Order: sequence, then structure tokens, then C-alpha cells
Amino acid sequence: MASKLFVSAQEVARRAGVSRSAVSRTFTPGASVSAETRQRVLKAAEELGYHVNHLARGLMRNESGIVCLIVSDVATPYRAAVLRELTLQLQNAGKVAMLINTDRSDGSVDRALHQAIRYRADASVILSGLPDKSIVQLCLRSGQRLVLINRDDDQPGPLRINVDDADAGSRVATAFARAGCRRLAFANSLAGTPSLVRREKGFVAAAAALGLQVVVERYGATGYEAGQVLAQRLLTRSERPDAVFCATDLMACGFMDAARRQFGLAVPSQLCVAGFDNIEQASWLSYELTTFAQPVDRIAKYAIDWLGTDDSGEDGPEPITLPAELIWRRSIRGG
Amino acid sequence: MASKLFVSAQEVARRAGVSRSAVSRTFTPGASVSAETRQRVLKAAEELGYHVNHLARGLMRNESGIVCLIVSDVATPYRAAVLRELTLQLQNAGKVAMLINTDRSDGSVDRALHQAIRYRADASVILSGLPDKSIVQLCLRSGQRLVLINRDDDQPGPLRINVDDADAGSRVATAFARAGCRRLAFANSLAGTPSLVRREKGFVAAAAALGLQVVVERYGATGYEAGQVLAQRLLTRSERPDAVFCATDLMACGFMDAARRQFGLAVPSQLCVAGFDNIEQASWLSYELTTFAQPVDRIAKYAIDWLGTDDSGEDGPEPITLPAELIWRRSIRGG
DNA sequence: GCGAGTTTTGCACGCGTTTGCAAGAAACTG
DNA sequence: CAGTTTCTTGCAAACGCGTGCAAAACTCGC
Repeated sequence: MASKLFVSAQEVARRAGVSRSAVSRTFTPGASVSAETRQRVLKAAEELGYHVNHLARGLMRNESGIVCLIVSDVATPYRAAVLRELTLQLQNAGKVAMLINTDRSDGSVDRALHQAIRYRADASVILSGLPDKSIVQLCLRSGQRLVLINRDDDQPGPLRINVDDADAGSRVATAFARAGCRRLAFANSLAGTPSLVRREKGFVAAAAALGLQVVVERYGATGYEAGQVLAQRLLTRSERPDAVFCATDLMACGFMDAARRQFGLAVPSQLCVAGFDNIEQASWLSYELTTFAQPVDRIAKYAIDWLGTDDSGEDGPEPITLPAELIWRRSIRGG
Repeated sequence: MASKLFVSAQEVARRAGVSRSAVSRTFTPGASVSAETRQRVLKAAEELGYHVNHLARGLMRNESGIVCLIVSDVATPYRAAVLRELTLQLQNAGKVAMLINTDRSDGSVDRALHQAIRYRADASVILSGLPDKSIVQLCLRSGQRLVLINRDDDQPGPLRINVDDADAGSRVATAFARAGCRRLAFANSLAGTPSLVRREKGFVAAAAALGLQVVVERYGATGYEAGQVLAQRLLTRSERPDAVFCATDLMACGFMDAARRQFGLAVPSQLCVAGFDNIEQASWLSYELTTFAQPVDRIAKYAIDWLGTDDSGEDGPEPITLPAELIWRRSIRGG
């Protein structure tokens, strides 16, 4: 490969006229080394361009400093936002993020976790899909921490962080009721992700409790196009809904665009719309979408704080449920 | 830390009743090992949940399989898209992506590259910012490949991949001319990134060659808000422009929204708009933005193919310039 | 059954670290 | 100044793996 190689601690030691251990100790916080040797080592390291080999260090310490982020559809606004938050906070915690992309195929998450094991990641954060139980066991047995975000698995061991989707769904229903809407609709995807299911259930249950009729339609993925198609389906019904809760902001944008362009409906006077995720586009003038913000910063903080703790050996940590924050904009009347 | 540890090749060897080397050879493609031992090793490995330690392997082979992606503003649609493409193709090539977030602060990219060196990354791909010359030298000396995407640095060594922004700018100008526009404008950010500068220059030069007047305004970052502000500034001029080329799609979206809402202008009949990047939102019904698609797939392919080659030792590879593809939608008249 | 040729296997070393241990130096105590 | 404590430092053993080398096992032709 490369003709020249990375410079090792050995060479630094030679140049500084000390032993290899002295070099190591210089770069190990809390190790005992005199001020003078430290200076000489640092000088030699600087001149040679030496940097501690974290591969070797990880080998020794059984702690690589690597955290795997396992996620599909990175390019999606919501996913990209949580990715950003996680990598940022990981860096501040002195860790480094390894990004693994998954797809919808079977075993995709499992393969990602195998990769995490190969690189001896200290932990893996799973944002998409659900790993096989056996792999989870293998990770835990190997001493690798696992964080499931909005995955809603029930086996103990991993840290599970969820957003209170049901509550959010219920709050939307009451908001629609206050706006005087009578015929509610829920526009969902066919993905069947637990969080999407909870949103739907919470919404439907609250609507029923309020004595409002509610219809559910499901189609495709969680993107813009699905929102358009669902608008076609819902807005052509004999009893046209006057309020729709879309499972994601992307779907809401597609829904609104179709509602305006193809059905000539005005939002919110003729149709109230709500979304979920508070992606950047929700605040754009063309949408001004009322939606829920997931507390991505707190989610990331909980996850990363837990990685620093030593509470292993138990049945795993308690699951955490965080509330979504309602972001009120102009796509619902009143407010 | 963890009570139990990762399982090593030693344990697999014991269980399979072979030597540790046999285990190693089983997992090394092209090594000589009999079919029978191979099977026994694979069986034992499966039962124990063994996975080769890539940290140790990287130590031996001087090849970690890690590629660092150095980028700021991951949550931005364009950045997220190229990130997605890079991680996907890296995985297909058997590499793994390490994601490092930078900010605007001084030395942010340099710190990221230091991190890449610590983890003995085989290569680093820089998507934002510009590293210091000395760090670049250190990377190259250490045998680490460097890819600069749209960074436009002039020192040899790294692979430089650029999009032909000037050409794109010039094509927009002629498109505006064909649409009968007379008073052109360029809405740029203050970032001053080389690619943004080239877009502006190409556009202005072509407009001048066509005998059209053109005005340039610059403000803020490359996001939606900057587009809004620039609309305020440009559309309140005594001689209002009838066509505007925005440096990015995000700015174009902000510009269009402001033009419609606050100035009541219709696109494209009263105002033609073009953008750059072809983010997903550009295709949304609210925008239908004519824009340029960067060939992210080809960019990623060039970068990753080069990582597989052995052409070190020279003055570095030839810089690559790729054309941007014009995506024609309805924000410009005619077509 | 024997020798030549081929494949497989085990041993031992090296990769760049960290770290326990013991020896040496320095500082402090009485 | 001897005795004791505190720091500092080098040695050597790990960590989990790849691989050159030589011994061992196997294959084949006769």
C-alpha cells in the first residue's frame, strides 16, 4: 500500500530519548509522568506528527471509543436531524460515530450489528428496523451496549427510548375538535412501525372519545408521495374529511400540496392539517404546519449519558418515554 | 466495564480442536485451509458468536477499512443526500464509514483529520471546510488517502472532484434569455465557498455575453431564510428582476415563498427561478423548481474507485470535473 | 512401499498499545 | 544520616490478529 507509514510511539520514544511507556503515559490522562519527560515527548510527537493509534488502544483497553449508528434513509429530514444531534453529542463525549446504512431487506440490521461487533464498538444505536433476538443477546454478551430509539422492542437489556406518540395523537384530536372539525382522518403509511401505530391508535381513540368520526387510510412509505396519494384517496370520499393528521411531516407536505393544487382546498379554512417530526420544511411559508417536535436533543443526551454509566449486570435500564412538543402553526384553525 | 468479553479466535480454536492460525486462515480469503477444518472452525465460530476483530486485523494489515467522512451541516438536504450515497457505496466496497461533524470554527476540519489519523482511517473524504496544508501533508505522509469534494484546493496529492458550476451558471443565463427575461439576478450567500463563487461568475459572465443586465446580492448562509431575505432585497429594487438564479435550492425555496406571499408574484409568469442541488423539495408541487442535479452517485463512485487503486507515489491523481445535469421543471417559462 | 511433489498445519513473531511490577531517584521525617 | 514515603521510569507481558517458515500430512505415479 502506502510507502511510508504512520509514526509509532517507538519512534517518538527514540527521538525523545525515553522509553515507549513514557510516551504512552504522556498521552494517558492521569498517568504518572514528570513534567520534563512529558514536554520532551510532546515536542518529539509534534515534530514527527505522532497520534495515538486508537486501534491498538482499543485492543488493550477493550474500549474502542466507537459507537455505531444504525439507520436507514439517512437522507430523510427527520433522520438526518437526529443523526446530526447524535454525532455532535458523541463527539463532545469523546466518542466517534460509525455510520451504517440499512435497507428494508431482511437481516439488514443484523448485518449492521455484526459489523459493529467486528469493530468492537462500545455501543450501537438503532434508529431503524429491529434486530433479531439472538443478535441482541450476542451483543449484550459481548459487552456491547444497545440503544433502541422509537423501536419499542420488549426484551430487556438495551436502553429503550420512546416518544409518547399516543399522547400526541390524542392532543391533535382535541385540537381538531376545538377548531370545529367534525370528520377526522388519519393518513398513515403501510410501514407499520410501532411509533406510527401508536400515533394512529392514540388519535383514533381520542377522536372516538370526543364523539367525532374518524377514518384511517394507509399507503406506501412515510414520504411526500404517500401524502399525495392519501390525499387523493381521502379527499374523494363522499363524506370529505375536514381535518387530517398525517403520520409524518413529509406526508403532510404532500397532502397539503395535493389538497391545494388538485382539490383547490384552502388550509386551514377548509381543511386542517397536522404532522409529526417538525422537520425544517414544516416551518416554510408554503406549509406553516402544526406538528410535533421529537426532543432529539434530549433523546441523544439520554442515550449518550447512559453509555457513560456503569449500571451493567442488571436486567438493563428502565425504558424512557419522552413527550413530543406541540409546535403550533397555522395549519389548524384557532390556537 | 463488561463482565464478559468478546470471543477471540483462541476460544474458537480450542472449541474446534485446531490451532489459532487455522481460525485466522479460515477468515482470510485466499489462505490455505482444508475444507474439513474450515467447516469445523465455521461451526465453532457460529456457536460461539465469533467475529474477526477488525481493530486487530487493521493493526496487522495496516489497513483499517475505515473511511472518514468529514462534513458540516449533515441535516441539510443536499449534504444528507451525498452522505447517503457515500455510505452506501462504501459499504458495498467492504469499507465502513466514520462520520465526523465539523462546524464553522477554525481548525474544525483539522481536528477531524487528526481523529481520522488516530483511527488509522484508510482515507478521508472532505465535504466541508478546507484543511490546513500541514495536516494534508501529514495525512499523505502517513499513507492516508484524501478526497476533496467541491473544495477546489490546489495542492497536489488529494483526489479533487468538482462539479462544473461555471457551466451550470452559464446555462441558466441562456435559459433565462430564451424565456424572454431581461433583468437577471443572482442570489448568493456570504459563505464564499469556491463552488458558489464559480456559479456566480459563470452566470454573470454568460449574462453579460448575452447583453442582459444582472445584479448580484449576497446574504447569510445557504439556507431557506437567506433566500427570503434576498427576495426582500432584490424584489424591492426600482428595477425589479424578472429572473433569479439562487445559489442553492434551499435559497430558491425561500425566495419563491417570499416572492409569492409577500410580493404576490407568480412563478414563472412574472418571475423565473432556478436553483442548484436538486434536493427532494425542488420537485414538490409548491416549487417545481428548475435546478441542477449534482451527480452524487458518480462523485461517490469516482471517490471510492480511487480508494481501491494503487496509484500512489505520483503527484496525486488528476482532478475530476463532472457536469451538473439540468433538471427542467416549471419555474422557468418555456422549455 | 517409496520418493517426489503438493497441501495443510502449528509455532513463533510482530503489529502499536496499555499497564502491573519492581527498581531507582527524590523528597521528607525524625 | 538512616529510614520511610512518594514519584518516576523502564521492563515485560498482555491484547487479538496475520503470516513466514518449517514440519507434517497427504497425493500420486510407479
